[in-house]
Amino acid sequence: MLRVFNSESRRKEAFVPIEAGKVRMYVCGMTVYDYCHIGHARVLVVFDVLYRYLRHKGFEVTYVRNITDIDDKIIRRAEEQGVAMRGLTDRFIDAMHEDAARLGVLEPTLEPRATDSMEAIIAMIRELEERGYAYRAENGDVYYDVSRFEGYGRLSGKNPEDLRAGARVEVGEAKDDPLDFVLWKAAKPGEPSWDSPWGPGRPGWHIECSAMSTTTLGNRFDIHGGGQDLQFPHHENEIAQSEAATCEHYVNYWMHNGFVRVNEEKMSKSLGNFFTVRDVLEAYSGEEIRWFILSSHYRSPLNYSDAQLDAARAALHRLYNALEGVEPGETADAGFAERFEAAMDDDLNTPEALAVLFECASELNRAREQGDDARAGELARTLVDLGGVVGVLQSDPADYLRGGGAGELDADAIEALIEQRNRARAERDFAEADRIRDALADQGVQLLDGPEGTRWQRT
RNA sequence: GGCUGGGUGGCAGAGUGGCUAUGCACCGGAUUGCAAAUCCGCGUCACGUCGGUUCGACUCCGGCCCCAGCCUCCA
Repeated sequence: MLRVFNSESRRKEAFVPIEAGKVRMYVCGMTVYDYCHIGHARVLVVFDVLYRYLRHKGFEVTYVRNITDIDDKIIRRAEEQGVAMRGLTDRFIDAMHEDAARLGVLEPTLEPRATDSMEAIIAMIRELEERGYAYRAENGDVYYDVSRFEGYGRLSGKNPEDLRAGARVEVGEAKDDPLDFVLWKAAKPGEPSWDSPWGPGRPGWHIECSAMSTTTLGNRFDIHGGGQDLQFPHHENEIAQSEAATCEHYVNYWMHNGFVRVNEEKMSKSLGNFFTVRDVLEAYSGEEIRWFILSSHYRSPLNYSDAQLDAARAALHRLYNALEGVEPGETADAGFAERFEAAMDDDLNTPEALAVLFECASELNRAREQGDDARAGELARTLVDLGGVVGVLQSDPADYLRGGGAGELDADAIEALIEQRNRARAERDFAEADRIRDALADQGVQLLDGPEGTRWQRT
């Protein structure tokens, strides 16, 4: 039985889908005006793992991950670069898809774009207006009337009165209440806009998620996810909008992943301390980044550092080394699989699940030492299958260990040097043999002498 | 100021009212020409701090200290 931590109740709850055997989940994706950084990678990977695990457990999952492609920052960025907004967002959507693919993230079932959902957005605002939850301000904007919604703050544990007390009021805002938020923004000259009953304009930040989730998954669905920073106000506002518009309970389980930190500080655009996925991919593989992300629990902070990425690299090296040269058998080991699932069932405890993989690899190595091929094959099967549940260890071990290294020595050159070295070894010219080995090591090639000859891998 | 979450061995990082987390690093041994990889062994106060509950607490309760986050755009 899967248990998940529901941010709304702040406790782990047994996961029971609305419709038996089926799961409907929505995750807030990117606002596409720049490249994804490692914080975005964490959302992509964490919910990809949830998606994979739910499917592994036999659920039929409808996974919706939206794209926000209309927003003030996008408009500003397009202006700065002197390009059309759609061109800018298309470009960063492509880049996001490339990054996701390299991180081994499966494509969601649906990936709606806000600008393609304008009808639904306008329809929902009209519904709110009809029900008396929206009002038009003097400046032409349409706002949501928070005071009308009972239970505002229940997701984030905030009290509306406290929020009002500490609220900052921006110049030029025409709200009745500082907690009110914009549903529809009247267009200023030159801005991208859509026609609406309130004149040309664009949707506010939160309404697109309410509209897209409802139109794709229905008024009520199982899981809604996103980064912790979306809990308030974004998700709180989504609840207010959706429940006011549909009169139904919106989401059963809210899941939020923790932040990526750099030197004990949140990685974020505004602090400028972020590393983009593509920059990190210059030095580390997508699988290494994925392992790094999974090596801590999804709700805990994740400290970004080269040492952590190096540790991920070492971990994958160890596991692929265990798998290399072993033909996975037909059946898996039930004991490891059970422990792995118990860990995952416990609110996706990936560090614990990865520990099971390590133990499986140790036992696999022991079986190999003892020449027990059947047992080794069974354990290799286990490792590959369980790895697949979290999206790792799916490469051919030999390719993984010897691949990459573009522009460096190719395999033929390496093997020629190994032959040269082995001739020297046969003549007991160890000085020459070690010279060749050291030269290869300088090129990132490590030699492994065994009874059956010399193997090599890249480090 | 209000509200969250957290402080575990050299590092990373799970977890439990009494029993080995796991990985890396270190040290010793096996293996090796020497290495590497692998195996075996190795942390007897590792659990922020001060009290309390208990036969027994790192694990429960309370105070304190410290860290991060939200309350403003942010995954």
